[in-house]
Amino acid sequence: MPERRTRKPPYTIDVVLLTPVRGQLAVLLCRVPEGRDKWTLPWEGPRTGEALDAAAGRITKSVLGEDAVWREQIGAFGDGKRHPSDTEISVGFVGLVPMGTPSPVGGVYAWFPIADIPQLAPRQRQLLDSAISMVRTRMDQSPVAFRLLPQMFTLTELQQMYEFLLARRLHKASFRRALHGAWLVEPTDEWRSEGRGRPAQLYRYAPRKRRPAQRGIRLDFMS
Amino acid sequence: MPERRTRKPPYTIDVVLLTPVRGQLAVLLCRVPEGRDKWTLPWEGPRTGEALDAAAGRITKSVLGEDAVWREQIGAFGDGKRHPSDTEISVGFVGLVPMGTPSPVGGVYAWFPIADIPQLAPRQRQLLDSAISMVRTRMDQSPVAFRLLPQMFTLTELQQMYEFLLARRLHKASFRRALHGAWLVEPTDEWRSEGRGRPAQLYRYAPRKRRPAQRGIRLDFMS
DNA sequence: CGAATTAGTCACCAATCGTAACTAATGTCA
DNA sequence: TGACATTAGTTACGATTGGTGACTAATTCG
Repeated sequence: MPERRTRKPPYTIDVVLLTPVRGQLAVLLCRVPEGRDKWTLPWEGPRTGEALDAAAGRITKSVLGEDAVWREQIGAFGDGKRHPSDTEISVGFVGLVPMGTPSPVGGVYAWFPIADIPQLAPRQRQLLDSAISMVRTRMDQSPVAFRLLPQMFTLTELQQMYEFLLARRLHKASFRRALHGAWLVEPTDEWRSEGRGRPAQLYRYAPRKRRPAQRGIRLDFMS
Repeated sequence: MPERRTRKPPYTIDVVLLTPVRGQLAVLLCRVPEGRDKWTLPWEGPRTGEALDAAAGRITKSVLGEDAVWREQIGAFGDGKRHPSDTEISVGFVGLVPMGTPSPVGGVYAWFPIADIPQLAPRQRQLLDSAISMVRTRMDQSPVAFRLLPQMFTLTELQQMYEFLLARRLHKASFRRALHGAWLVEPTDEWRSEGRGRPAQLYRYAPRKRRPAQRGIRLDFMS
């Protein structure tokens, strides 16, 4: 996106990349070349014949060197709100990046905690808000939290990741019951001693069966 | 969409309009002028300065004379699949239309039951599938079913609408318990006698309080 | 009248949830 | 070494919610 094209693209692809940084969700922003404290989400125009999802992956790789571990389209945003490009619409994507991923050097990119975002173009601000709420709602339908952890992890680490992403405290016993009920994890025979206290067993992500479709208003189907 | 533009638009807005027809969900399609049995979703290019959602409303009105009673964006579709236009992407919308809405005369438009859809361009086929699954998943988060009924309705009618949209049978007692628990409806003092059997009380849609956020894996929050 | 039909409720049991209290295994420090 | 703090993991139990059949209620039809 710092690279400017000679012709205005028909639309842009904007990517919201999120990662945990010091106990907070953080988003990757890029310094706008013109203007001193102006920031933007990573974005680019499409290439011909390229799928939308592939374009989002390409942009992520060009910015971080690696693709995100999970990605989903948020939707198309337009509605007359301003954007760094002059295009009428942008297609937004959210991506999650494992914790500890370094932001590229050069002072052009930086991670901003979501509680402390600098001013963005209105369309991008709207896009970012949708991205965060999409991650939260996808949390229990899609194994998002696992993607941010190493292959093996303790259940306490997993719970902390859930708490982190949901921004809510969870009950230990209930969390484990729900987890085992969903058949998402499998214990290994390794244990990790983390300073003081009893060592924790390590688990790996190993989904066993489809978990039942989630219900909102809780309608009861016939048998 | 039958009207052709002189210049190719940067993208299209495609609208999936759904309504109940004879016990089935049906989608509105438009006959392609060229080609004898080719059909397409209603679509058009954007107008400058027009919000995406407004454009979807405009297209709906231009096709049916009325706007949909509920509408939501599905997302942007591209991924190299073919589309009646030559554009690289389309922004899809789903809309629900009250039952009994006549399809416009002229033989250009027709309602097709979703079990029996003629061949569509691949991108539109994908869009239609997403539209149907979006309606189903939004059912219990958003009061969709009420929009397809008259202002006053019996609980049996409401249950049938849910069963219809979800394509599943529901249990009467549980349905009513869930409904009352969600504080979505309010009884009126009118009754309707529908031939044989006890008359049914009429209800109206009157949401009282926010129903709690739906949970999928059922994590238990701390108090 | 009684049978059929549709509306609406109740009651019971099973499953799940929310929570506190418990056991277990380690490190720390007197 | 032994008491204690600390973290992991389990158990148990009352409360709530869910699934279901059977019940009562009000009407039409013959």
